[in-house]
Parts: sequence; C-alpha cells; structure tokens
Amino acid sequence: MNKKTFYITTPIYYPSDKLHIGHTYTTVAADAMARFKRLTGYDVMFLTGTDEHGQKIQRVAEASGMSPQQYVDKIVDGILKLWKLMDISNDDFIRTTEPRHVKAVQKIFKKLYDSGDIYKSYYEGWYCTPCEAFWTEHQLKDGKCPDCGREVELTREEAYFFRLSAYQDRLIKYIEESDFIQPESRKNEMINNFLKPGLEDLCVSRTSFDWGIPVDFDEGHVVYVWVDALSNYITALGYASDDPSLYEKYWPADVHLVGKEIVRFHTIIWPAMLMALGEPLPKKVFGHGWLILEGGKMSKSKGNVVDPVVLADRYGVDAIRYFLMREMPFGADGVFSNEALIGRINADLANDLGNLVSRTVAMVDKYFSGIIPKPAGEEGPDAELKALAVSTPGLVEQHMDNLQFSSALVEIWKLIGRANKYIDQTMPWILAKDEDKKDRLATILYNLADCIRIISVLISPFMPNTPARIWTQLGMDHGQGTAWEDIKQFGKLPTGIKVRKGEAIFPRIEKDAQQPVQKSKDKEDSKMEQNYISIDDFAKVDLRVATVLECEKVEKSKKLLKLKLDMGEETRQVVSGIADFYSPEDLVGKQVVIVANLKPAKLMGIESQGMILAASTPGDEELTVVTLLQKIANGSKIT
RNA sequence: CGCGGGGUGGAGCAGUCAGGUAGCUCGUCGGGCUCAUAACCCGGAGGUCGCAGGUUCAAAUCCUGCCCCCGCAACCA
Repeated sequence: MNKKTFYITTPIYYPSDKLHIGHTYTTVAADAMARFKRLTGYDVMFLTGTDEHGQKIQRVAEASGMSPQQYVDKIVDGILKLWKLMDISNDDFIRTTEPRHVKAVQKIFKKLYDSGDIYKSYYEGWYCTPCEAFWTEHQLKDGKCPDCGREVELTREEAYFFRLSAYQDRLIKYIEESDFIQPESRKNEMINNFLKPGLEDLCVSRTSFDWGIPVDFDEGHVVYVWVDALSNYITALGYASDDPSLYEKYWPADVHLVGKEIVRFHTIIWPAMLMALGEPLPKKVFGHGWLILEGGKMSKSKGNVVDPVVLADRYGVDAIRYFLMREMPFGADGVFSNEALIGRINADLANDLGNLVSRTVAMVDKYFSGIIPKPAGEEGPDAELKALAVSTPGLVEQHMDNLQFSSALVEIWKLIGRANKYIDQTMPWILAKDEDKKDRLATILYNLADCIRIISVLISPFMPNTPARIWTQLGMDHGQGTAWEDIKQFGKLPTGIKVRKGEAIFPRIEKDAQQPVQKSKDKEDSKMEQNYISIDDFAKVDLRVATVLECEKVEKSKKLLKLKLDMGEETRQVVSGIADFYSPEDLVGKQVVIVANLKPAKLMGIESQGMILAASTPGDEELTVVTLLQKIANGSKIT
C-alpha cells in the first residue's frame, strides 16, 4: 500500500554570505514539520537548497578574488555544515548551479517560449546603474530611482517577458477562494497591493551579466533570477528530466514555507508560471514572521547578528530548536533575546520536562530498585492523567497541520505540567513508607513513566536528540512503544526494564554562566588589530575643518539634516543623518570636521558633498558630532 | 494621505473575524511538599484592555476620529 506523500520546502537561500538565525528558523520549522509527518506515517519529501546565480554573487566573488562557482561552493559548504549541526533532515538539497537544475530550467524556459507565455520584446525602462534595476515610468519617484533616489537613465534592451498579466484573473480567483496563502493577513496584502492594482508582464531575462542560466536558444541572455530560483521546487523532483518519477509522486507541494518578504513571488509569479506550464499549483504557501532582535531587526551594521553555531555550542541544538519553535506564535514576528532564550530553557526544559524525568527516574530507582513496576488498579487522578496523555497526540496533530508549532508545544507542555501535578497529588514518597501501599505506588510510577514515553515521542520532531536520552534513562534502549499509534494508547511502556539515573537532560543555566549571544567584542577587536592601514592609506582621506553656516531639516526625512558649511576657500552642502540628535540651531556656528574628498552622493535627491564626522555607540543610542578644542581657520587640514 | 504590524495587570503575549464572567507564560507575595535540576504543587495581589466619541440592554471586541510605538520603503556618505 502506498503511503500518503507530503512535500515541504524551504526557500533556497542566497549564498552571498553566511546564514544567520533567521534562516535557521525557517529551516528548523520545515524540519520539525517534515519529522512530524514522517512520524505520523507520511512518505515525506523535504527539500532545501541554495539559489546561486545573479549579479550580486558575481560581484562578491570577484571582490574576494574567486570565481563565482568557487565562491558559492565555499559558502554552500558552510550551509551544509550548519544544517548538519542543526539536525536538519532534508531529503534533498538543490543547488541552482547543478546540471539537473540548469537543464530543466532551460527546458521550462523553452516550453514557455513555445507556448507564447514568454515572448521577446524590448525592455524600455529607466535603469538605475548602482542598483542595477529597471523601473517603469510610474515606479519612479520624482523621476528618480525609487530604491536609492538617484538619477536613472532611459535604456532599451532586448529581453524576454513572461505574460504574467494573462494570469491575473485566475490568480485572484484561486487566491480568494482557497487557503492557499497562509496566514490570512498575507492573503489580503497580496490581493490589495499587487493583484487588484493589476499585474504587469515580467521581464525574465537579462543581458547585463552572465552568472546565470543561459537561454539556450538565444545567446547572451540569461534566465532571470525568479524563474531560475522558483523552478527549484520542481526541478529537484526531476521535472522535465529523463526521470520524472519523483515529480509524479510528490508534486504538488503541500507547503512552501517562506519568509514574509518573499510571499509575493511564491503566490503570484510561481503559480502563474505553473499555470502556464499546465502543472498543478502548490497547496499552500505559508509566510512566517521574522525573528526580531531586542534592539531592532538583525543587521550587520548594528553588530547584532546572531550566529546559530555559537548558540548551539553554548546551549545545545535541541534547546535552540525548541526556543525557535516555541517562541514564535503562528505567523507573527517573535523577539529573540538572551533572556527569553534562557528563560525558556530553564522554565520549560530544565524545570518542567527535565525535572519530571529526573524525579520520576529517581523514585523508580529508590522505591523499586530501578525496575519499572507493573501497574495495578486505577484510582484518584489516574484516569484524568491518562485521558490527557492519550488525547494530546491528536491535539498536537491538529496544530501541526495548521503549522502552529508554538501551539503544538503548548499542548505537550500541558501534559508535562499535568504529570508534575500528578506527583504532588499522589505523593509517592508517603506511599513508600507503607509496605501495604506498594501496588498503588507502582501504579503511580508506571503512569508517570508511561507519560514520559508519550511526551518523548511528541517532542521528537522539535528536539530530535532528546528522546533517545530520555529513553536511555527510562531503560527502553530500543524505543519500545514509540510509534505514533503507540502513543495514542496508555500502557505501552514495557515493565521490568531498568532505569538508569543519569545527568540532567537539560541542566539549568545559572545566571553567572549567562553570556551575551551576540558576537563577542574581543573577537571583533582582535580582527581589527590585524587590519592595519598604512600612513599612505590614511593620507587618502582629506579631513577638513568647516563652520556650519546654515542648517535645516530635510523635508519628509527622519534623520537627515542639510548643512551648508564654510570650508575656507569654498562652501559645501552636506547631508547628514543626525537629526535624531541635533536640531538645526544646535549646529549653526559650530566648527565640525568633514571628509572633504568623499565622492558626492544624493540623499533624498539632495547632493551631499562630504561627510561630517561623529561618534556613536553601537546601537546608535548616543551620537555626538566631532568638534575642535579651539577655533581654527576653516579649511584647515586634519592629519 | 506611501505599505504593513501593534498599543490588554511589572515584562512578553492570547482573546478582537462570529459583542455578554479579561486568559496564559515569566516575575512578585504567601502557603504546601521534600521524590526532584533551590526544582514541583496550591493560592493571592496587580488591568479605567492607547485616548475621545458613537452603536447596543451589554464593547478589549463593532463604527468614527485622534495619539503613540515598531517594521518595510524613501534618507544613516
């Protein structure tokens, strides 16, 4: 008999840099789901991978003196190691540079071309050179690049287009009438922001760079990133290859798990492509929230990027996985902080779960010489405990089917809490003093151990390493009674096996052992030391003294001040992002230090001919402009 | 009027779609217990549910207006 299939994917990640905790979150979530489905009897295909083409990769690789392929190979190697460390159980890993993908994408492109869904035309648009992006007339802001505000130029190049507009009505209908997009709020966002205003045909080829999949029937063109990247979900299954058996077996995907920032591509472009190919659409796209760090969104300039490897080393992989799955409610954003992480580990893992195992094993050890005893008749709170235990798997399954990992864990922890309460209610240590109560004592301890058996299986999708450690302590080395069907029944734990008291499964993390999660300062500093520059390098920077003549806020901007500076021989206009800290009148008349030979740039359409020096704390909580001890002639050089 | 999310006891959140005793976790205070990882169990205190109107027998929940915070975008040169 064929098992039901379940196909789940993560986005394929862009290997221009190391992955961080946010990528880990997505992948761990997909992994938990995949493991859960396997546990409940599905034939699972779990795919992740990397999206390796594009101009950015090409440029980063060149900058580090490698070929693009060498560069991505190196990064991908790190990604594979990370997933191994995090116990990710993916069944395949697709790289868009692999021949199987390249060939299939070329066929897909050709097929769409033959059917007329891709057509050749001219891309007439406004091109922003620094952003390497084309914009349509109405996308421009005040005639400037909506991305960077700089000048754009009208260009015209040959390009292929995908007839996205032709699928607008079908897309609206499909999205409105199904639960294709989850959570619901994202569905409305897509319809209101993108579908209702109307779709435009999508440019799907580029001639401006060559690190991509060549269009095999037209030299010089490479396939645009989204057609390339999105196709991975089917090319990995052998779509358009000699052996499409996996495709036939697993497609359409049950869930594409994606971050909320790319919901748009997965719910509009991707389904339209599939419609054009005449293939079934994925059943669900789930756009999850982001991990927000305490001090705002993660970014390198803030220095608050959280490295999953450091966390796993310090607290353990299962603890990190638990935290990620427990802390993020449904599709919403969640806050990541050291305190929250340690709080979860101590309260949920050490106090509730770890301690339950510990006290149960200790009592079996003490009162029954370590042998799991045979239970006798049911009384007191037994029935309630058992009823909760055997009903929990069903509740967990419901939540998992809705991708509500957090709620699923809450259900499991209700059972853990109930078991802890059961101990207090039945007070085994009192019974142990009376030889006549031995049967009752045996029943209670058996019930507890059996609950732990059920719990150990329920947590296994989230924490793959912990169950075996629990089983070892319970003395069930082979995981007897741990199939999904077994945990819907009470009493599957064998009696007569010998428990083994051991180390605490999750030791409490004591206060003094707590360290900041973020990259240690020392590391940064030691790195800095090696980064000497020569005196000649320094001489390249032309620092000058200038007096602020005029200063005003840049309209509609949050942080920008526009300053007019007297530099002795000339006056300069400089735009500076310090409005949070200074109002214009604070600065007029003050002498400041400016970088005089910085390449001019436009900010909010205003030219800035230099940069004012200022000191700031890491999170930009404080900032002060650099001034001089005594007055000196404007234009004086600083060396 | 750029897009979106949010304002609920000290902290973090649920509840808002389908109005009707405001719930959970952490913290705090008191008690219980001593099997256990100073863990576990019970109980208490603490909330004008951002503000102002409106609808209603009844509003955290529906309507209108306003204030504030956070992402994204546009600006950190």
